Amino acid sequence: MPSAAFTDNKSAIAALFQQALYAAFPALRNEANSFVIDVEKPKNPDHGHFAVNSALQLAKKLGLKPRDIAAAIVNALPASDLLAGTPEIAGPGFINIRLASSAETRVVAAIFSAGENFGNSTTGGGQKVMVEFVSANPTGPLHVGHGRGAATGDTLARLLDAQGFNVSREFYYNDGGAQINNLALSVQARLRERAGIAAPFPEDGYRGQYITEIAERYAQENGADANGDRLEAVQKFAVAALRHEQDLDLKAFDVRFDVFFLESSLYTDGLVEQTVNHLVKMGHTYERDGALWLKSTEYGDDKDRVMRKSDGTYTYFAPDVAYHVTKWQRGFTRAITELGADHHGSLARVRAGLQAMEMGVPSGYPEYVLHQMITVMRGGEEVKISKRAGSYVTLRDLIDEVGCDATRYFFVMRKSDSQLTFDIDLAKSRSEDNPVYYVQYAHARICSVLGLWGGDVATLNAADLSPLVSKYESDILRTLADFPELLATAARELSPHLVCVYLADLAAKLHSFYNAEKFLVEDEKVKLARLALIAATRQVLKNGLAMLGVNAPEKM
RNA sequence: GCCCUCGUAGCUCAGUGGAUAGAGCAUCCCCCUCCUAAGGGGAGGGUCACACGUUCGAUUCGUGUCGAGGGCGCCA
Repeated sequence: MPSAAFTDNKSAIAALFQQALYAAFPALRNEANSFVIDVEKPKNPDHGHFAVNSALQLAKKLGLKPRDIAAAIVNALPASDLLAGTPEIAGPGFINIRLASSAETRVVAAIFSAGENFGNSTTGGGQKVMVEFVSANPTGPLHVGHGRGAATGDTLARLLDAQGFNVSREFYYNDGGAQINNLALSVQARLRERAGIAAPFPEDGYRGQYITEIAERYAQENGADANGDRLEAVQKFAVAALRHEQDLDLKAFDVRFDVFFLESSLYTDGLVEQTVNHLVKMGHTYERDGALWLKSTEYGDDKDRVMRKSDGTYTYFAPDVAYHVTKWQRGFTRAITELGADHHGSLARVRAGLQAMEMGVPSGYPEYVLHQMITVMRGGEEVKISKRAGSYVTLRDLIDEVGCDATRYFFVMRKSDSQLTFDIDLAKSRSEDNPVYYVQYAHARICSVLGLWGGDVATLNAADLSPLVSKYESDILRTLADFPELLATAARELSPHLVCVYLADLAAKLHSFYNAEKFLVEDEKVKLARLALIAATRQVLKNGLAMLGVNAPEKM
């Protein structure tokens, strides 16, 4: 449900000024000269709720001084109950606009009526969009990089969903190829070791403890093949075991998927072959040195790519393209891929491959969000290994040690393109230093105050809000009013970290308010207005945390 | 070599075609007769890597240079 009731303040102001502009400068009415007023929100609160900089932009066109233009616009302004006083002309020619109290407090009523839907919109119009993320190979437990991908992708999906898109979450398994073979050989080697048969461990084998655990279970459940001679069966068992383990990790991280897509199905369904044949038919391939190449340079790739090696097997490129063809054919007119920065090269290739298919896929398909590497720190030192996985830190390690909420928040709070330092000590600390506790604490603190008051929160909906006039109250009102736009921006720019930035800001404003003045004043009218304000704030904190998949605790 | 990302306070990082570039940490000073001090207020700290362009206006956009990280080879 859209919460249009107060976001209209901005467009109403824009309409008002547009009208004034035309009245002051009728020449701008005709189309060749048309000029659209842009209303912006100044970052400095002293500059009012909104600002219009059109006078600066029009100075050259009109051949007048910016301040004179601004004055003419302000003079032509129709009367409106949205405004508190006459807008002020400032600096080189900005027009600073202050909202009337009644306009400013409308957001509270909007929050009460929309509740958990406050901030949502319908701009997506039900368009189908797929968010593909995690897509870890079933060769080991999920590591911290997958965790960052999981948190980022899941938050993106929640954001898009809240904007009215029809979102599907998908996990793509590379369940074939050399690495899976490698996995099977690694388990087999442990089985033989266990049976006392001398055999060298594969050169590039997986050495984590989990391989030994899988071998142990395989031996117990398949007594007849305790030596692991049936490699195919070993492989199937190992992949199933690891997929199961990854599922449990994702569950513990509160991340769910709608579809798990197996790479192997692309082969069994003949889609890899069909895709390659289609590219051959379209004339975008050639044979050289016994291999089949795609002329991907024709589509912006920096070199041509091999699709089928000289030994007749396909490179990963071919199924990757085939997979994305299915995304398009399944009706996903938007597709977003969340992946580690170390895989970004494959995206350019896939895009080129899709273009070569000539099936009407837009050139920017799929969109993507990259995440950079993570450094895990504990006690001032980098943590590099875990017991189970051997060479890397697992997602499970973090969830077990610092909890799901802190892990999710930390993974999303930085721009995903930035390298992230995950400080375990900080994530565990219960102090203002810890951003996730800071925000959750703000929520709990409101619950505590409302509990102390003891009244029915729903009745606050009817409170008279006119006493909300202090700087602190005004700061909070404005921030609350920004929430829908914040969500829209985060979704549009695929930037989940903006949600964290926003929540930290809102929490800080709330704490300032509490500490600046005696909060529970004697005056009943003021008290009720303030309680209504913090109840609304609580709802927004809760809605924001929900986007991150983080709990909003009532007590801490 | 080619491609991608990044370069903002001592540190970790936000942010923006506009007015005095922000937050937290760290340093220093201060604040509990309302709720959770798990908090708040204040001080200091900046050539927004550098140069040139576009613009009324550039930290933001473009080009180049320098620096950091990553990717790319019939690898997966």
